[in-house]
Amino acid sequence: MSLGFHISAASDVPIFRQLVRQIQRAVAVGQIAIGEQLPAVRVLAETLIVNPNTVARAYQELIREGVLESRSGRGVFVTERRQIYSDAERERRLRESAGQLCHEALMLGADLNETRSILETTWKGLRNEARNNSSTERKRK
Amino acid sequence: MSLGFHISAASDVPIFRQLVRQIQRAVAVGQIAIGEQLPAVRVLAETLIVNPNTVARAYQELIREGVLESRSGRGVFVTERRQIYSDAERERRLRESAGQLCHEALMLGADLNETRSILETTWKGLRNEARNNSSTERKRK
Amino acid sequence: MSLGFHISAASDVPIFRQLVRQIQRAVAVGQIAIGEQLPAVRVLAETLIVNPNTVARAYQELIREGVLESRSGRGVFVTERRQIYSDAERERRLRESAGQLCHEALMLGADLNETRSILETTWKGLRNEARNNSSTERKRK
Amino acid sequence: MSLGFHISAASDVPIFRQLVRQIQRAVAVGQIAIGEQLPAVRVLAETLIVNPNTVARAYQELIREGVLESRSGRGVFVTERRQIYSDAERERRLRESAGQLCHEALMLGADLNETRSILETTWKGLRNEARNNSSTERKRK
DNA sequence: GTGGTCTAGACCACG
DNA sequence: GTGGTCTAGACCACT
Repeated sequence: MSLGFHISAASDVPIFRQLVRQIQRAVAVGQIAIGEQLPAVRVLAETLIVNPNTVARAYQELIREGVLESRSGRGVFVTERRQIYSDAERERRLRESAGQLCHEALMLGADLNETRSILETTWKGLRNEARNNSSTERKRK
Repeated sequence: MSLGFHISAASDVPIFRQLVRQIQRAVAVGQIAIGEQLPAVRVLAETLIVNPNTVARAYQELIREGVLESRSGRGVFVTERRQIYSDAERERRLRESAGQLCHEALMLGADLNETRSILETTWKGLRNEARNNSSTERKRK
Repeated sequence: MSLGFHISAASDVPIFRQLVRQIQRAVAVGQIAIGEQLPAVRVLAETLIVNPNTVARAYQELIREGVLESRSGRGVFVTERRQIYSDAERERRLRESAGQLCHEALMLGADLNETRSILETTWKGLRNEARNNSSTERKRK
Repeated sequence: MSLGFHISAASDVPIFRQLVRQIQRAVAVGQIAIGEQLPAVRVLAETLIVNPNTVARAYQELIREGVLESRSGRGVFVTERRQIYSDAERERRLRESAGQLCHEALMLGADLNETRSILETTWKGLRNEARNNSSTERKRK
């Protein structure tokens, strides 16, 4: 199974964090189902051509977050989806991210219209990316 | 006048970067007017209880960005606003920030409507902050 | 490969800035190819006999300019060339440099013809430098 | 006599150096004749609203360069024009300045045509500035 | 007094 | 091993 993960060596964001985000997203959009098993650390490390420690760290992080769980001796699995954050925390996080976008927009002299428009196109870009991945999955089966 | 800067040593975002953002914000919002002088490096370092080099680095960053200017032997001042980035670079940066917001929203199960709505309220919050500051200034006179 | 960097402690131009210019030049001229890794901060600091912080500062400056990029834990690399400045900013900077040349010419009693002629020969000197470097590369292969 | 000097407080180039350059230029274009006396330090300091030390330092610099001479008790005068630099030194300096302009142009992706064109317009800007000053002088007389 | 630069040495995150 | 950040303390140029 290709999960369509793609790590960019030419990025300043740490590899393990890129991986964390992509697994989070794959789970969120249902590309990896609840209960499904993830590739073994060494396998994924070889596929992505990264250090096994890096993959292990990403898995660790996600286990801590409750997205994955390790069943000893059998591997790492996607846990049942649960609401980790309270409504308040959820909103706090969204506001935090939105605040950063607003800050950047303010710095660059963008108005609300432009900012909203960029948000929308970026959003649609993400949805298409997700759709393409699932259709790839469908064809493979 | 206290500029109300507040740095958190516990945060994972570097002190000098926290300072950069707060100064950017203060300038954008009119809390520090164009042409106005910023606190001396050593003074600000003392009030924030950080190393003078750290403050100097934040000032440097903002000078390179064209937000501040250094007048030798006299201090650091707010410059007239100017657009230094190309359209391409500007869009690259906006997309980057928008992408992060989208990711966070996806992780938290928010849809486009909710995300856009949060963006809008956050945006208006910023605008009010600006308005309040200018009215504060007016009262002082 | 020695990159042939040379810093002069006696010069009134700061060490980190001397370094910035030489790296800019080396990249522009193709002496360091896109994607290539630069010497480690500590290594370059040792060979140039300067403080690692000074080298790091030069790298930082170039990262902000978009010439280099830092890949966490792995080193600093040359990025693909991109235009980050607006047309206005670009022209502002060119006029600034041109103004200095004109001033110097005026001081030395040179007329426009002589100045323009010197500009052209200097320019061609740079182009040859670039050409020679790429041919050196070709020979290596 | 207004010499048309203008110092910009909002510049990162030191005031005394701005003054040095403007006096150099005024002498070079004949706005101040050989043998003519310059304003007393205190007078010029008051006119420009700068520290007398700053003016004194500029005069000092120019005396060292041989542009001005101090006649004890009577003031500071423009010296007979003489060739300070050898031809070799003169060319070295021009090449140095031209090299800096070429470097900046290279960094900003400008070609020779654009660079030459900017040189020419900047040059003409300077000539006009000089002409306007002398005509002002003529009217005053 | 102002900022700018440099050194030295330390600690952290990443791979 | 890599770079990133921070502190401490020094010296310099400018006003």
